[in-house]
Amino acid sequence: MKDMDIVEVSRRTGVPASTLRYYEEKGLIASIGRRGLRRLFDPAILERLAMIALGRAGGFALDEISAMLTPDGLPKMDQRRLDAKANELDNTIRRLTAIREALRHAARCPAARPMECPTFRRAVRLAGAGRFEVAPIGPFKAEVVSVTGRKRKSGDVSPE
Amino acid sequence: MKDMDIVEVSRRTGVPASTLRYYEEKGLIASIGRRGLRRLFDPAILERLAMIALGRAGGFALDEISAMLTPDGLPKMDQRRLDAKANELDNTIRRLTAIREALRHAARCPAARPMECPTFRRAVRLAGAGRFEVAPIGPFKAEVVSVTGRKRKSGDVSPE
DNA sequence: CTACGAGTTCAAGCCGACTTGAGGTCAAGC
DNA sequence: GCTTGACCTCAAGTCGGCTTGAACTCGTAG
Repeated sequence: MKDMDIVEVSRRTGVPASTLRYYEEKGLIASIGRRGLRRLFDPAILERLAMIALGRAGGFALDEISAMLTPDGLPKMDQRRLDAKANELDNTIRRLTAIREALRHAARCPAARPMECPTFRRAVRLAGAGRFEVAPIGPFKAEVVSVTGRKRKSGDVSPE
Repeated sequence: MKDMDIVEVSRRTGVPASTLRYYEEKGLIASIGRRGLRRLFDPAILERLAMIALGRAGGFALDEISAMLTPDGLPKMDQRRLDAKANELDNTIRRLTAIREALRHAARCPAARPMECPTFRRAVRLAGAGRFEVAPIGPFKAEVVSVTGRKRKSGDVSPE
């Protein structure tokens, strides 16, 4: 297939030309020449953009993505790193799942104060927001107890 | 329990005082008075902050979160809206799951060009990246854990 | 050959969620 | 009563990922 100019790439991928230029500037993609001023791309750019989109959809930063892709367009990086990324996502997914359950539950749980509901509290905890552990509360106003005042600053990783 | 000043809230939740002030400014939380200049909060603030953290962990914008919480701290919003949010998360989760699979697969699939591998392509497609549409996930990235903690280098992705 | 339109460059702007810095104020300790 | 130091306010800065605007340059139609 013939080279594609930036407009065609944009049209076929939905990625705005400004974004393509930006990606090029960042080194995520490379044009293979110009026609006049106009950038030309190898059709393989489409795959590469798909990879980038994949990474973006996965919540990865552009820098991370470029670290995952070889300049040649192949997504090879060492297996350990890919697995690490997959595990990150795994944690995220678990958290989101808990939150989803919390929302679904909140939608129909009749408890006046959701924090009184064990299901909800569990979701909060799983969500990683559980550092504000709220004690099972009695008849009165919620009494909050036992929160470790510890501030986390290191890159600790998701709950369990 | 007695009112807590901002420092105590911060200590017990890990949320920086600057963030608490910011949240107050945005109307997400409210202080109930001052001691000198120092803000005082009702202990229920802890629950409210937990809710906010939950929302943030779910990828919701602060504005959305404040729309979900009544001024009184209860998370009530209509069931439809909560369900809608849950469904949003569901989609996100599905996408992320596909991406995770793609990563895991890429880690060990020997195909020179991953796009030639049906498994990978399927993941790309499911991820929504096949149409090159980069669907944003929440404002945290995969590795962000410290929802309420110190600022990580979270590459926020704009909300939809 | 010239005008035009669509691309190009570079710098600046935007958005969300905060953080940081300068300068102000106040309760508490001596 | 005065100092101190912790919080206060307000404005500005940061970061990622782009977008936008002004000024410019070509290839192409006429």
